[in-house]
Amino acid sequence: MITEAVKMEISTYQKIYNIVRKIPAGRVMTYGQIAGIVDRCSARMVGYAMAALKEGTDVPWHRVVNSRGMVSLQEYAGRDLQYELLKTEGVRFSQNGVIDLSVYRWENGDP
DNA sequence: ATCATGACGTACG
DNA sequence: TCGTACGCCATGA
Repeated sequence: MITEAVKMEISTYQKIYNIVRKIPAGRVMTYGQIAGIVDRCSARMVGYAMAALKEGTDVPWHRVVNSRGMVSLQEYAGRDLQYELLKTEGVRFSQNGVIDLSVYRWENGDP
């Protein structure tokens, strides 16, 4: 029988992915924000979960940015792609390459 | 088991 | 504003 215990056994990674999947196009969430929603999860775990994603994933990883509203770190494979995808979805960047979080931040991942 | 690393965040000087 | 230090804890050597 399907029990609630089954749902409780979803891994932290799956919880993170589940939240990210709910971010609509043209919106973003921060690592710390997701970490705050998922119990016993730190921002690093969110970043690590993103790094563990594969190509064929259905998780919109590009909608996750750091607390400054920028694409994370200096360079990593897919950084430019992240900019492209966000621009395609209508997210506007300032001249500094920063996203205005007060406009584009998505406040809820698991209503 | 320990050590180093990491798509991060906050605190502090 | 910027750099450094530390917390966080999964993952791999």
